[in-house]
Amino acid sequence: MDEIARRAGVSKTTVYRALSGQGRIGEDTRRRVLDIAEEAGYRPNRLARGLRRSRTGLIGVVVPGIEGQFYARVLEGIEKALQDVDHRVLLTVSRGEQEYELVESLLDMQVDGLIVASESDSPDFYERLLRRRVPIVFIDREVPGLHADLVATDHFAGGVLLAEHLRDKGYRKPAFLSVTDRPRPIGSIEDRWCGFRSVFRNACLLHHPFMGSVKRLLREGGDAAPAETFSELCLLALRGALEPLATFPYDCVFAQYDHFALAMIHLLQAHGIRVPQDVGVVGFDDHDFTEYTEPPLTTIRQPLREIGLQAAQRLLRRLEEPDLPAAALRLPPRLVARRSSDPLAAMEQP
Amino acid sequence: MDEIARRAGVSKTTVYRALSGQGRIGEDTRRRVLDIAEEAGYRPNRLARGLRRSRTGLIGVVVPGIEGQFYARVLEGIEKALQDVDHRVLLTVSRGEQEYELVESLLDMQVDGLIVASESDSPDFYERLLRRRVPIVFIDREVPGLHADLVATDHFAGGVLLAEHLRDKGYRKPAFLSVTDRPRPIGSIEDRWCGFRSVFRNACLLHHPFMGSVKRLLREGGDAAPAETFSELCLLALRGALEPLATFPYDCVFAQYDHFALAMIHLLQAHGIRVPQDVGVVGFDDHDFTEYTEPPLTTIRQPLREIGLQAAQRLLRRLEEPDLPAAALRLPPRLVARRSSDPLAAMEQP
DNA sequence: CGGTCTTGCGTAACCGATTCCGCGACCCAC
DNA sequence: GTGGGTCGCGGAATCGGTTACGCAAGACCG
Repeated sequence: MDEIARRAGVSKTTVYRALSGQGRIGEDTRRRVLDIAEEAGYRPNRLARGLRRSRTGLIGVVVPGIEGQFYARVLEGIEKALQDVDHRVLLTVSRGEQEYELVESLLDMQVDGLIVASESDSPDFYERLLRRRVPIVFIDREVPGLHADLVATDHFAGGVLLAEHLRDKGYRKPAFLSVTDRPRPIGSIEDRWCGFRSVFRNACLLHHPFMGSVKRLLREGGDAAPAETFSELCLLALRGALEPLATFPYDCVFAQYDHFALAMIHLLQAHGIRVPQDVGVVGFDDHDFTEYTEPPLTTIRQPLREIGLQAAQRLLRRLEEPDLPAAALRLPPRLVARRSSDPLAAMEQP
Repeated sequence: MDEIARRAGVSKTTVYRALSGQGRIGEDTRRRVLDIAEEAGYRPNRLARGLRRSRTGLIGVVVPGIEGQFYARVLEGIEKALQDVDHRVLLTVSRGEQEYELVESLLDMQVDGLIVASESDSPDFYERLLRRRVPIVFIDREVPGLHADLVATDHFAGGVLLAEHLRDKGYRKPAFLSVTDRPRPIGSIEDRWCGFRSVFRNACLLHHPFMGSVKRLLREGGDAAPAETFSELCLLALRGALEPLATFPYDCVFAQYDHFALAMIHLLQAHGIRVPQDVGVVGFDDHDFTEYTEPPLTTIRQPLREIGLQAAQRLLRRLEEPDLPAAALRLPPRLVARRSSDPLAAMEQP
């Protein structure tokens, strides 16, 4: 900038005025400076600007992992919304430990705000976060008793949708397969459970903490693991928890993730139990390829990209008006009905 | 920092010496300053540091999209490797247009280096990029004639693996289904084709530009699209290009992405052609759930996370030694053999 | 024609960490 | 005892935009 100023024979301030379009400046001076800047290939240093203005245009994003399609899609939405207003995403993937340290490192970089999808359930984490008074929007996971912005799927509605669907298809003895490794289900699963139960009063909760082992194996394994994908790991975990299956006492299962739903189907079929004729199975997420599985999987499609978009927009809004009251935005999910829960269709099509 | 200095009754320089551990400083002064800083909850401003040092610890990443699992996994690897050395990922998703503008915006933020997976095939883009003399590592896509670091799967080897596999399974009339929307296949697909042909001299290249329409639909659609997933779009595109199929003159097909492989299977089956008995189908990528499809899909697993890790490490190394000669790192893929290319196994298991 | 306002521009401080230079005190050795 | 070296520390410049303040010249008004 000094360079430009010298070449144009004016002061740095004047250069700034020309570049920013702010302040009073003579038309011919402005044009001359602009020409010289253009020719010199001048580009403003965003660090310096951020330092002075204490607005960087950086948004910190914390997600638990982007290998599954879930957060990847949300992230895509976030990035899109931010790119449209010339903001950038500073991405961190929290891998279990030291989540708060990650957040600190983002704040050190002077991010304007945070979008957080945390798997942490330490209240301490959230309290420290909010004490920082940084504009922040949570996604997906609702933290009970936390007064903060949230954008998520309406999981309750999802539970209702699936329950009604299963009921309409004639199922009567539903099981709700919760797979968390927490002492107590996380908010979203809890919501699904409530929605599910509001339709099926007799729903039974199968609660096994095997998600933990999957995640551990996943962390240790990665690409290097001998032939083990996430799907295979889910299968392994399920088998360990549910065997023997000879007497499966339910006629339908709501697995919380498509991965587990497919593992469940596999397991049932291996025991000669037909899906969907004997037992219907539904999942949640609508991953790629669930329409190509055998049988194709009934599931819930979450408005993932939309969650990202809304979260970003909410955050941007909060940057303008810091005193906006906190709000929770619950986006409606959609039922994707396929054969895994349709005994009639399965009869026709062998 | 001034604050700390005042409280400790020393100069800012001394505070810096205590905090950074550099320079000469008395043991007791050091301890005192550290205590005060701790108590005040002092955290260094990374912007200011970056401004002064012209090293920010930021790495710019440009990917064409993270909704598919491909770049998401690579990204996860990148983030992991960088997090380990306290660097951060500045993420941008290029959506067709103005890729170079995105890169410029990253440079404005003073990133230390770039990791780029570009879909662009304008040589101009790459030239401008290299003229900037920023440390840069390309991933996945090889740009012919470009002298720069590259980390990618060994696509040639992948082509060989699949060809040998198909040959061993008894197939003799192979088709190579290229789906690009380019006038000429991109480097990676080209490599696979060469590898494939080095085994199957009589392989036939089916080249249709329908990937373009899929991407366009995808961009327009997003979550909002009426019931259309990426998979469904692929199916649509394929159908348009290959119908009528009554006389499919090949006995096996190498589709370039799992999505298209499954769409192909669907299409074949809809015409009464059995997979794998009449026609074998193999894909590339090993997405989640390809083991649950009917039939389970034979495919190639790319070392995605490893690509990310290696790319990040390569970049970090180049930051230390800017004059390192450019190199291409090709990571070996792995064959995942399943039923979609195994007529014998299919005989046994109806 | 004096006073007030507007225009166009420059000076200097500032954001917060880093770094160059150098000074006084002290130690050691020749 | 004096020259050379080390130790512990401070002053001030610097990175590159941004902003508060002010000044001189001309416009405009009564």
